[in-house]
Amino acid sequence: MKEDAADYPAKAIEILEAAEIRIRRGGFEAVSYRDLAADVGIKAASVHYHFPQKALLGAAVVDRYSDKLLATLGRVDLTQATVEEHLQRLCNCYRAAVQNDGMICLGCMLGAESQDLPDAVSAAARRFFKRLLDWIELALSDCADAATLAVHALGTLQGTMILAVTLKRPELMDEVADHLKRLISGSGAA
Amino acid sequence: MKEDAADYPAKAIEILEAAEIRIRRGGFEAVSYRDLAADVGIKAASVHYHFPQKALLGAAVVDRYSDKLLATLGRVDLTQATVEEHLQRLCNCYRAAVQNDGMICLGCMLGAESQDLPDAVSAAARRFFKRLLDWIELALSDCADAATLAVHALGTLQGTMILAVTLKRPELMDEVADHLKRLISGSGAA
DNA sequence: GTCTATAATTTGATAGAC
DNA sequence: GTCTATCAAATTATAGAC
Repeated sequence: MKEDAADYPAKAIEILEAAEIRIRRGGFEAVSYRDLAADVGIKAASVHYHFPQKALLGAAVVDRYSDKLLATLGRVDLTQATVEEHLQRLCNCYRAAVQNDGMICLGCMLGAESQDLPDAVSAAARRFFKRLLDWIELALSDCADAATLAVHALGTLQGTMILAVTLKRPELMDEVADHLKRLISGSGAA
Repeated sequence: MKEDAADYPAKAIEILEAAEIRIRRGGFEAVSYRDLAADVGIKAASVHYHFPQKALLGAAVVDRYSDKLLATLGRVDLTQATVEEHLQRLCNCYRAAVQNDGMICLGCMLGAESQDLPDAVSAAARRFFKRLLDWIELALSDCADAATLAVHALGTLQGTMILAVTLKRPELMDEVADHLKRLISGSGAA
């Protein structure tokens, strides 16, 4: 019954969630053990008990985020839902992040910084994008040129998140998502 | 003859260019005065002579980058070039950055981090996006829904840069740019 | 598990000589 | 303009008591 996802004690999960939020707001370098400790009500040295090194903490945050997002998206099943409905799920995740929480995607942030990150963290970011692109490509498998279309769709959502947050115009997510869906629909889907 | 762009002494320009590269690689927090000093062959205290505060240095880097990019794009003149040709100029800039230098756009990086940046820097990032979106919207002014299309186009390029750099697949820039141009052409351009 | 205490390093920034 | 010297603060990380 157990998945391959690591199961952490409650306090470690609090730390992972605090770290996720802080990374998504300011990037990996902007997160400190002291801040995380304050977030979860312990001292910095105690955070090191749960995650001895920052690079390992970062990688754990990404893997947990991957699992959560893929679980929210669900399994791709084109006999149960259309291409458009699958894509809508993805748009909904990112729209909610921007509009409710003012946050961009964790992978987007770490991808931007990836050239300067510890190897364990940039490798986790790469894994995240690969898993997500696989999901999108499968969801678009009825479309012509599904692989490129998947990159286009994910790139558009990631880049638009940055614009929406920077310009403080969360409605951009909806406008571009609508545009994107029209593109997909007109692009060879049965 | 003078533009409103500040003109800096030669060493200050060296610093600005070193800072631009470092920010684009690792983000604003990843840049230190000591590193910049080493880049340009002076000491950290001397960098403070040119740019007393890091936030002001950051804003200056962004404004200089804005001016450079807009100058490269040139004035929009739809009597001299088509919509597609104008858009191609923009794609070329970003493709070159990713494929030759392995770097994403400065605005993309700072936009991602914008929630945690000093106000002067996040404001500069916002200015950058507004100027660039104005240029794109003007270039697309013959298209239906030019404003949304401009956000879509810029978002797609920015997000794809992140994917291309993180996945170490620079060719993604070309593939998605082609896709994007087809979208624009089919989207109501005269 | 959490704490105090501390080490070793790095950071942004200033003062003042040259 | 650049330097040396220095500062105060913050950072990741460890040792050891409880």
